[in-house]
Formats: sequence, C-alpha cells, structure tokens
Amino acid sequence: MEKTNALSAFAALSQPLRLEVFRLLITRGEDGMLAGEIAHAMDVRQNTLSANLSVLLHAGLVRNTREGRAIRYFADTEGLRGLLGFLLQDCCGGRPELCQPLIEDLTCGC
Amino acid sequence: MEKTNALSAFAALSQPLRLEVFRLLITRGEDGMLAGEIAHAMDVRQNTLSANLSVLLHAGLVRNTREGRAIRYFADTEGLRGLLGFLLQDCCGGRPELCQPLIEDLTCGC
DNA sequence: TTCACATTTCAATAATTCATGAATTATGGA
DNA sequence: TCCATAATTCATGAATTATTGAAATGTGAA
Repeated sequence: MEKTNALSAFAALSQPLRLEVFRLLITRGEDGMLAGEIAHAMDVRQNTLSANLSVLLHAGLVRNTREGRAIRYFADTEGLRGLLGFLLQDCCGGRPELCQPLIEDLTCGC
Repeated sequence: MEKTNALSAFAALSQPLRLEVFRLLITRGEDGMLAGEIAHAMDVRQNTLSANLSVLLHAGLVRNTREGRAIRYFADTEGLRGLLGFLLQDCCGGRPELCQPLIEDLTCGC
C-alpha cells in the first residue's frame, strides 16, 4: 500500500457513517449487503449512502458486484490487511522489538 | 478504544503532514523528538506543526513531555495498539476464521 | 416499448478543516 | 527584572468535505 492509498483509507474511516458501514460489512463477510439494505440499516438516504460507499470503494476498503438491478457490497479484507500492513511496516523503523509486542497482543476479541 | 477515539485517530492519520510526523516519531521510539526538530525535519512552521501535533495528541497517537523550554514528542504505542485492536475487534463479528489469516500474515517488514 | 425499481451522478449549499500571521504563555539566563 | 527562546493559542480566509433534491443511468418485468 502506498502513502496515498493509506491517506484515502484513513480519511474514509474517519467519518462516522462510513466507519459504521465498514464495520457492518465486515461482520457480513462474504454475504455482503445490498446498497438498499445498508441504507435502511443505517437510516440514511440512498444518495447519501451511495456517496459514502463510493469513498470506501475508492479507498480500497469495500468491493461491489451487481445483482440484477441491485448492487451488493462487501468489505475488502485485502484492503484492510494492506492498511494494517502499511501502519505496521512503518512502525518498526529498524527496531523489530517495537513491533513484536504490538503484533503479538493483537486479537480480534472473539 | 471507543468509536469516538477511533474516529479521531483515523482523522488524525488522514492528513499528509500528520501521517508523516507520526511515522517519523514511531521510528524514534523512546528517543522522541523536540517539536522544533520535527518542524525543521518536516520543513513547516512551528504553529502549523503545533496545530497538527495537537490533533495527534488528542487522538491519543502521541505523548509529550516538557524539557526546559522545549517539548519532546513521542509516538504513543499504546494508542496505536488500541486503534488496531478496535479495528480487529470489529472485524470478527463472531467469525474468528475471518480475523485469523488477517492477523497471522501481519509483519512489520523487518 | 413502457413502466417501475435500485442506485448513481450532478449542482448547490452547509459545515468542517487547514495554513497563516499576530499575539500569548512558559521557561531559562543575564 | 528584562530579554531571548520554544512552543502554543487565536482569528481569519481559503480549500475541502458532506448532505440534499433533482435528474440520470441501468436493469428487469409487463
């Protein structure tokens, strides 16, 4: 991941609606959700959601695919991994002892 | 870490200067850097840097301590860990098999 | 075709964020 | 005390971002 990508991803996650949408999509895994379903779940208008999904999309944090006249969105796990990798890559600065405990203690809490 | 904290942290990291400053501080570890040194390294004015350091500070991503008339800044590793933990905690959504590969493949690249 | 549905795109306004110059606070030394 | 240094705070204008209503696109069914 490049710096520009990372900046886009952080910006995308720094907006309440987008952070919630991303978290929601993450919990859905490969089931994903239709844009309309997400809009209903989040209680926002379709065009507002659409604009924000577009931001997440360009940041590489979600993917989508058309299903008839609806569009299904998924969290992009690869994108998230790239972002975390970027952060952790820059965290070491030649000092592996700094990263080691940081990575070791990470759990998903489940 | 709460949602509000996470939003602050993502917003803080979504600005080019702040992302660079944070990465720089991470590489310095416990040596940290004086505010003036950072401003010089980044080639920005003191008040511009100060405003941005303040954002990182309130986001819990850096710490500081006074040294005479100078102020030394450090990356807050705990804050970073909290942020990553927040992301990963919400990534599982009851499906540990989603997180496992994400965490396992993470390395700091050194 | 024609219509309805799901979603996106567009244009405009409202809100937020950013860098700057000027002023202020805090510390140390003469 | 008085001055110089290090950094922060404040107010302003410029730039960016977000939400909305309206219009447009794309798909499927009658």
